[in-house]
Amino acid sequence: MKKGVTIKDIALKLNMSVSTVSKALNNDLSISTPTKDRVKQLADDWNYIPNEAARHFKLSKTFTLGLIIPDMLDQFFVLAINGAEKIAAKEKYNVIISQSHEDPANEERIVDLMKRNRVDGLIVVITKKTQDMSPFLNLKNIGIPVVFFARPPKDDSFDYVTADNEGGALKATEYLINQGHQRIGHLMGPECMAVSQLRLQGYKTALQMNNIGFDPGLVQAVDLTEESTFLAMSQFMKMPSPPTGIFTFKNYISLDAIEYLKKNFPGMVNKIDFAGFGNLPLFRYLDHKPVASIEESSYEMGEEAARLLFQFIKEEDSMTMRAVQHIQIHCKLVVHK
Amino acid sequence: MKKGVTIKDIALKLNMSVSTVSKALNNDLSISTPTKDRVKQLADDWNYIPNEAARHFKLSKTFTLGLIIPDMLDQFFVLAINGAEKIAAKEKYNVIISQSHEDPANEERIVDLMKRNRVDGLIVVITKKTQDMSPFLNLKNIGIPVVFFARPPKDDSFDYVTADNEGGALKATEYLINQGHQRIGHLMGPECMAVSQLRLQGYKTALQMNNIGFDPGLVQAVDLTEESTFLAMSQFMKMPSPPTGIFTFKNYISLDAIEYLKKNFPGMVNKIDFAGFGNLPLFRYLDHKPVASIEESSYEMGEEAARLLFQFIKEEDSMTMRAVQHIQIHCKLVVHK
DNA sequence: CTGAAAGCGCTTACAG
DNA sequence: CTGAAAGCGCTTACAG
Repeated sequence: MKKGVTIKDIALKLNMSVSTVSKALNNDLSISTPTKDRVKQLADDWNYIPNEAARHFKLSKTFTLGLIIPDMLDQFFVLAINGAEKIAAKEKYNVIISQSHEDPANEERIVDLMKRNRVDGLIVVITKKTQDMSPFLNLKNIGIPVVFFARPPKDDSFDYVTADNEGGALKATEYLINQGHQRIGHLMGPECMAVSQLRLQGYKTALQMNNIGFDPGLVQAVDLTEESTFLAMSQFMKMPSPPTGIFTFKNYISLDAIEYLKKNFPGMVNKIDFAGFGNLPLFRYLDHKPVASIEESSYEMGEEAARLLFQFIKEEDSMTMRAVQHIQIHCKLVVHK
Repeated sequence: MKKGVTIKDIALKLNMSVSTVSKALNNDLSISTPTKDRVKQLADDWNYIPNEAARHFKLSKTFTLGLIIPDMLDQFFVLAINGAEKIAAKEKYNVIISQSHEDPANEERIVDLMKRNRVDGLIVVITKKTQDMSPFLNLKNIGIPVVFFARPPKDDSFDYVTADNEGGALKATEYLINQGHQRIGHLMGPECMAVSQLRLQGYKTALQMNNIGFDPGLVQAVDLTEESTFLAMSQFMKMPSPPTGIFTFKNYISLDAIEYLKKNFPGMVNKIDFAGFGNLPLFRYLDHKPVASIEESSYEMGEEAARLLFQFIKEEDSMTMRAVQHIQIHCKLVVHK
């Protein structure tokens, strides 16, 4: 039995055709109950394991979703994965996850791999550096729908699910204003990312709505590494009048910024308030954390992205044309402590 | 081209046989260079994407490793995944990851799924509750090698890679002793886990070697949830003479224990020292953390597990018998601050 | 160097 | 209700 028992073995033993066995195992209505029972009994006894590779091949469907994310050490993405998996499980779909590690070359390689493996659909968080969308372009042609997630591509012809970036940024900034801060800095994300621009815009709008002048010196772009955040913070701290409140693109940046203060301006740690995107599980262990987070509801976003993808997968079958969808998830402010 | 171009389409266009095209694409030595060039050129022009499902089916090999881990929010496992992926990539293998969420029922379902999908090998971290190893038993029979990881099963007939649990526990406990602690508690892992027993043993040995009597009241088992850690800590704090140093099964437990102190005995936070397994990336953000960690080198352990698995996969092909392997990874002590 | 043929394990119209 | 047959896209001995 090393070779694995097949449908044919069962058919032979029971003096049936393979078609009958196949149908019996798949609960086809045309098969009589006694036959079904006999087949299932033997399949059980012989420990029959269906060969999914054969099934996928035959059906040209893999019942598998591909997920491409930058990094699994970022809890935001893990929560999103869990959300997507939940929806996939409901539809009896598998999920395969791959990490791009923020490298567009990896990303391209992974997309190719997913294509070769004929996933039925793809959920993608592009890398922070992804500019060229061509790897994703021909996916539609070969019938693999893609939903982008969290980081919308610049090109609006793709479907995506994203947070209400501008609204969230506005809320976070306003919270800092309401806490009495007048000089509010912004550690913005990589300038090439669309999300960065949106969050910057929300920040500006908040200032404007509260009659605070915009000071370009109070905006520093970082690339999400610790070094670049340290550098940006050192620029702020060199100013004659450094910010007392800082809105960050992402709270991992807030954490790095706080580390910077701990090391270089320990007296300022409790003097500067941070607020940014992302309410992370690890916060509960921290003594020094952002005063507020924009809850991105990544689990729900993951669910939403998967739901949208399944909608496309199903439409794919029926070959109808459809409009591009951009879903925005509402963000709420969470105050810490 | 919606249907996807196949080898047959290419053969037709070039007036060749499918065998020739297949061999050309696979760089078979018997094919002439001009033929190879023509085939590859057209494959490129037509954007040919090999159907891996068909290949896997034909070759009865999926070039895929299955990884089953309890939870991706635990950075220990993520690092291990990354290590395993690195080795897999070298061998041109894919990795599919699934989370059991510490539920043996999920685990069984996932193993079944992996079997149906005919992964070439499996790396598994069993759940903390897994007692019944039967889901893993027939994997060998159907030719799917398994390597267990981090949490060795009780049954020694399985292959596994694990940390030097006893040695690590000894080191951590001795560090606390050398810091001057005489009353050293142990927050041990679930009693049903083999690792818990090994670490408990290391703790006992350290006490003995340093002539400190063993007090059963200083050992509390937790199930890795916050609640159970809080409960265990409250037991300790009720003692007439609570421990001043605590060796924990896992540093996530230390973090929960420190949270407990912050909430209920803020004066004790700096009075009680913790040391435990696991040096985690998130530590860098913490003000209150364990004084020392046992570095489990999870990335390297992941690599090692994958290496071992590939060894088995290759032997599988040659059908030779082999001895069970238990690999122990040396642990080093990392002092914080 | 190239090609004809068999076959991997399954599903699904179609016929009976 | 059951079965014979075709075929999903590929690879690989084998023959020439």
